[in-house]
Amino acid sequence: MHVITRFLRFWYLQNKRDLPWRNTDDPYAIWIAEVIFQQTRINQGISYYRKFMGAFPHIQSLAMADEQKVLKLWQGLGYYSRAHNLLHTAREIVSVYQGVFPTDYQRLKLLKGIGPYTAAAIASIAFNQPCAAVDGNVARVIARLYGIRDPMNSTKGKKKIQTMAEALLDNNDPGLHNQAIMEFGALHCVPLNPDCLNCGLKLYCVAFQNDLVDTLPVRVKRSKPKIRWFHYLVCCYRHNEATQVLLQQRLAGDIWNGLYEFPLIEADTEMELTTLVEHPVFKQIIQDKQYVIKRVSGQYKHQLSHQKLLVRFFHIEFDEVCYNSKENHVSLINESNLNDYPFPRLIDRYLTEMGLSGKGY
DNA sequence: AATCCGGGGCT
DNA sequence: AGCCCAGGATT
Repeated sequence: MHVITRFLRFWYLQNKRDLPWRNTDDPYAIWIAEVIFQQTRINQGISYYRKFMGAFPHIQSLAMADEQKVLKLWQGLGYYSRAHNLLHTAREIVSVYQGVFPTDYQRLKLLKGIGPYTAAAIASIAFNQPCAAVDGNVARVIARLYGIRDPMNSTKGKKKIQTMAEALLDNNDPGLHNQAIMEFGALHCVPLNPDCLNCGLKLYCVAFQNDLVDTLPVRVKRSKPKIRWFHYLVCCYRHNEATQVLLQQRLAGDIWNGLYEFPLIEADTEMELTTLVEHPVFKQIIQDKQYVIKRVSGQYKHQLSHQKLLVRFFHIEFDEVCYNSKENHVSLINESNLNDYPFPRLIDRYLTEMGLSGKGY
C-alpha cells in the first residue's frame, strides 16, 4: 500500500467527524447523503439530511412520496433538480430494480442525478467496489500532492487527477479510503491557509516542497463579460394616453414575462440593467411583483461578474399591434389575453429591422 | 468545453 | 466582491 494511502487511513481514523451516514452500509442512506452534500457544506446540509431520512427512511417511502413534499423538504438547499432526480431515481429503483440498488459503478451512473463522483462514492462505500471518488476535496489534495498545474476543471487536469486518485486507492477498503481523502481535504488540506507545517504529508507534497500550496489547485478563468440585451416593447394607444410595456420572455429563461404600465421610458433608450432597476417607475413595478425581484437579484448574483446587462426600449403604435385576433377588436392587454398577441414575433421583426438580431447574445 | 443550477460561508 | 463547496445535466 502506498505510504500516502496508509497515512490517510491513519489520519482519518484519528480525525474523522462522527457523521450520521458513516455508521451504515445502507446504500439508500449513503445515496441520500451523497446527493444532499453535492456542492453543499456539511453544516449547511446536515439538518436537511436528518429531516429527509426522518421523512423517508427507506427507498420505498421516498418512491411513494408526493413530489411537492420532497421539494418542500428541500427548500433552502438549492439545486432543486437534485430533489427531482432523487425522487425519479427512487421510483425507478423500486419499480425496475425491485427496490434493490445496482452495485457497480457503470450501472449506478446510469441513474438520474448520479454522476461520476456519486456513482463511485456509492459503489465504494456501500458495496466495497474499488472506485476512486473524486470530488472537490480530493481534486485539491491530489493537485497539491502531485503538483498538478493543469486546471482541475479542464479535461486534462481532471484526467491527471483521476489517474492519481486511482493509483492512491486502497483496494482493500475503498470506501474508507475515499472518505479518508475527502475528509482530509475538508478538514486539513483546506482551500485557504492550510496548516502545512503540521501536515503528515508535507515531505511528500510537491506543492508544499515547491511553495505552490497557495496557487494549487488551478482553475480555468471565466470568459470575458458578454453583452446581453433585454428588449422592452412599449405599446402606444393612438387615441389614448395609456401606454403598456411588455417585458419580452427570453427563450433562455433568464428574463421576466409580464405586462406593466410603464409610460416614462423613451423609445430606443438604452441603459444598464442596474440603472433600470433603480429607475423610480421600475422600482414601483418590482415592488408589486415579488417574483420579479427574486429573478433580478438572482440573476445579478450569478451573472453580473461575466455579463454586462443592457436594456433597450422601443415603441409600436397601438393599432398596428394591439388587436385581438380572436374577437377582432381592439382592447387593453392584460394577463389573461396576453397570449392573443404575437409580441415575440413583433420583437423579432423589430430586432431584424434595426439590425439588432443576434446582437449581444 | 461552456453553461446552468442555489444557497451559504469565507476572506 | 469573488471564491468555494462531498456535482450533474445539457448543449
